[in-house]
Amino acid sequence: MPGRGGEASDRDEGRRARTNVTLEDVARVAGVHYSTVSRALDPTKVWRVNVSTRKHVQAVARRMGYHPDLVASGLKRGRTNTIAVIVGDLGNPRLAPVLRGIANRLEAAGLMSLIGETQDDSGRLQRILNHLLGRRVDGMIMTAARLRDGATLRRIRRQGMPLVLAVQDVPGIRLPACTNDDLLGGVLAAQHLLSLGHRRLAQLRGPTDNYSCFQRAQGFSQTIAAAGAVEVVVRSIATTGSHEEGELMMSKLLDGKGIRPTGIFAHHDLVAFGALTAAEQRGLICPRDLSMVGYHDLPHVERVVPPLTSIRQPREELGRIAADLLVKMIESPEHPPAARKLAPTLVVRKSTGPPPAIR
Amino acid sequence: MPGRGGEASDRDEGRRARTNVTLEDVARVAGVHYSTVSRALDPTKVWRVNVSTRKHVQAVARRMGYHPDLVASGLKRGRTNTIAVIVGDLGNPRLAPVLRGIANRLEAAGLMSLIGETQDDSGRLQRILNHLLGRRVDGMIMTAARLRDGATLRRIRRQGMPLVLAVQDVPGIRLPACTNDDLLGGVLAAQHLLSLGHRRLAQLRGPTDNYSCFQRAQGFSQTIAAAGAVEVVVRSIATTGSHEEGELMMSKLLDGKGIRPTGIFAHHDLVAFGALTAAEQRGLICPRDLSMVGYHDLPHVERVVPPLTSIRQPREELGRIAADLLVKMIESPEHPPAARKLAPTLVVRKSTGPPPAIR
DNA sequence: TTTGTCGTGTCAAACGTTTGCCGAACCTCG
DNA sequence: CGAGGTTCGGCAAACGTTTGACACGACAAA
Repeated sequence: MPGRGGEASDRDEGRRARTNVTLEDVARVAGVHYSTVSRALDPTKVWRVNVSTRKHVQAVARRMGYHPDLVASGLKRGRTNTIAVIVGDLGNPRLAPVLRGIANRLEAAGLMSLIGETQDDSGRLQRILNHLLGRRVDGMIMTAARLRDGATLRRIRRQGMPLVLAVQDVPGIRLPACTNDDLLGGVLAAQHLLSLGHRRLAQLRGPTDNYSCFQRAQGFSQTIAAAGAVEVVVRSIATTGSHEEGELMMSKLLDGKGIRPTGIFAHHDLVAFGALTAAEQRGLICPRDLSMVGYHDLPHVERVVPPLTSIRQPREELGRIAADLLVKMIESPEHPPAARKLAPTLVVRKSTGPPPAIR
Repeated sequence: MPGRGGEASDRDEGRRARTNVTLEDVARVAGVHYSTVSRALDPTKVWRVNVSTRKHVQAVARRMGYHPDLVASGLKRGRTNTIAVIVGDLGNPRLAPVLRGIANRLEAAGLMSLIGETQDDSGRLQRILNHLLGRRVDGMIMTAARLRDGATLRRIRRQGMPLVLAVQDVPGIRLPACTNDDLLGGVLAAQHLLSLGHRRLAQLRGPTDNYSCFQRAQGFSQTIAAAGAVEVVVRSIATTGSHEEGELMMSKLLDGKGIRPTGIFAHHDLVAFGALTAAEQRGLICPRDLSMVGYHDLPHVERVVPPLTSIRQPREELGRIAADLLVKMIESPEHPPAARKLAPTLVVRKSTGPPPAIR
C-alpha cells in the first residue's frame, strides 16, 4: 500500500457509516498493486495484465463485492456518462414515451439520464443549466425549448456542451434537433377536411409563442389558401390545451358574427373535446353538422364519442432519435448531425365526415 | 500554483476540447490561495474569510464563469446529491405525475434524480442497482418493486443505501414505503356496487403476483363476503391491463356456465373498456344491464361512453411523499420513517347504476 | 516583554480512479 | 552470450475539491 494509508483508513472506518470496497482493498487481498487491479477490471486494458493475474483479481473483486467508484472515475476521465434531460412539465403524460425512447437509446451507449424540470420558467432553466454544467454532464437533451431561451441555449453550446433539441424546435439556432413535422401535421388536417368537401374551415390555435403551434397553423392555412377556401382562425391565449379553453374558443367562434365553419382543426385533442361540448350545447352534432380534427391522438380518444380523428406523432421514436443525435454528437463533436423531422400521421375516426350541405 | 501545474495544464489544454475554470484559475486571478477561494464560495464557510476578500473572490469567480466541479466535490464529500429513481416502464403515462412529485420534493432538498428503467425484468434491475451503487447515489426510490425482488432490495439496504418504495409495496420487507391503499380501493368499489343494490358481483383481476392487485382483490372480496353477496373472480394472466385483455376476460365471464354478475369491478380502466365492448357485443348495455367500476381514473375517461366510474389515486402527492420519506431517511438514518398509505377516492360517473331487476 | 487569543490566509493531505512511464524478467535471434 | 524486443507489474502524478492543521500578525492581558 502506497503512502501511509493504514492510519487514514482507520480514521475512515470510524467516520463513515457506509464503507465501500476500493481498488486498494481488492489489491491488498489479491496481493497486487492497485493499478493492476484497475487494469485487470478495465475491459479495454485487460491485455495489459497476465491472464492468470486477471482471473485471480477478478475473482477477488467479485468475492469482495467491489463496485468501481464512478464518481472518482468520472473525475479522472473527465466524463460522467450522464446526460441531462430537461423537460418543461414532468407531469405531462405525453412526455413519458419520449423519455422512454431517450433512456433506452442512452442506455445502449452506457449513459444514464438526469432529469431537470424547468416548469416552463426561463429563470429556472438558467439555474438548472448552470447546475448541470457543474455536474459535468456529457450532454443535454432539451425537450422544453422555448423561443425566448435561444440566447441561453447558445451560451450553453458555446461552453462546448453537446446539446440537442427534442420535441420543440427553436428557429434560427444551429443545433441538432429531433422534432415533429408540425407543418405537415397542419397540412394533413387541412387536406383531410378539404377532401371531405369542407370549404369553410377554422382552427383553434395553440399559443402564438409556441413554434410547434405556429408551424401547424402555417401548414393548415397555406393548404387552405391554396385550395381557395375560407378560413377563420381562433387564437388561444392559455399556454396549455384544456377542455375549458376549447369550450371558450368554440363559443367565441360560434356566437360571433362571422361565417360558421363546418370543418375545424384544433391544435390539441382536449381543446377539440371542449369545442365539441360547446357545439353540442348549441345543437350542433358532430360529425353531422361539424367535423373535428384534433392533435396528439391522446390515449383513449378512440373510446370518446365521437371517436376523434386526430394527428398522431411518433413519441418513443422521437426520443430515441434525439438521444441518437446526441450520442453521435458526443462521439464526433467536429461534424454535428443534421436535424430530423418526424412525420405525423392522420388517424381518421368518426369525428369527421362530409359537410352538412353544399350550399 | 502548487506543484508544477504549468506543464500539466499545457498538455491538458491540448487534450481537452472543453476547458473548465477551476478553483486554481480563480485563485490565480484573484491573487489568493485556492483554498481561500473554496471557502469564500462555500456559504457554510464564509465566516472563515474576511468579508472584503470574499467579495473580491466572488466577483472574480462570477466574472470568470466559475462553476464548482460537483464531481470532484462529490468525490471528496462522499455524496453526490443524486437520487436514483427506478421505474418499471418509463413509457407509462400514469408514472409521469409521480416522477413530478418526486423531482419537486427532491429539488427542494438540493437533489436531482437519475432515472433507471427495469422493464419489469429482475435481471435488469440487478444490473441497474449494481451500477447505481457504483455511481454513489445518495439514495434510491423504487417504484417498480415486485414480490420476487425482495432479496435484491434487502441486499441493497444492507449496503447502507437509503431506499424507499413507492407505488408498489413488497410485503415482509422492512422498508419505508409510500403506496396507495389498494385494500381500501377494493372496499370502495364493493361498497359502491353493494349500495346500488347489486348482489351478483365479479371482478376482473390484475395479475396475482402484483401485490397491489392482490390487495384490491382482498378488499373487494372481503367486503362482498361480509355483505353475503355472491362473487365470481376472473383472473388476469397478462401483466399489463389492456383493452384486449378486458374483452377476453369478459367473454370468458359471460359465456361461462355460472351466474351472470350485474356489478363488475375491473382492476384497470382499459380492462373495463374492453369488458364493456365485449358486453355490448352480447347486447348488454351499461349501465342498464351492467354496472362497471374501473381503476386508475385514466385521463379522459369522463369523455368515454358511458363515462366511467373509477377509483382515483393521488399520484403527484404520492411521489412527493415518497421523496420526503427518502430525504428524512438520508438526514437521520438511525430512525427510518414509517410507511405511508394514501387513500384513493371513488369517482362516480355514469357506468354504474342499480341492477336491472331484483329477481 | 511574555503569553494567550483571535482572525485570516496558506499548506497539504486526502477522496478513488486512470494511465504514462519505468524497469525487471523473460524470450528470441544472430 | 549479448543485443533487442516483448510482457507485465509497480510507481506516482494527476483529476478538482474539501478541510484539519498550521503560521503569522495583531492585539489584549499579565
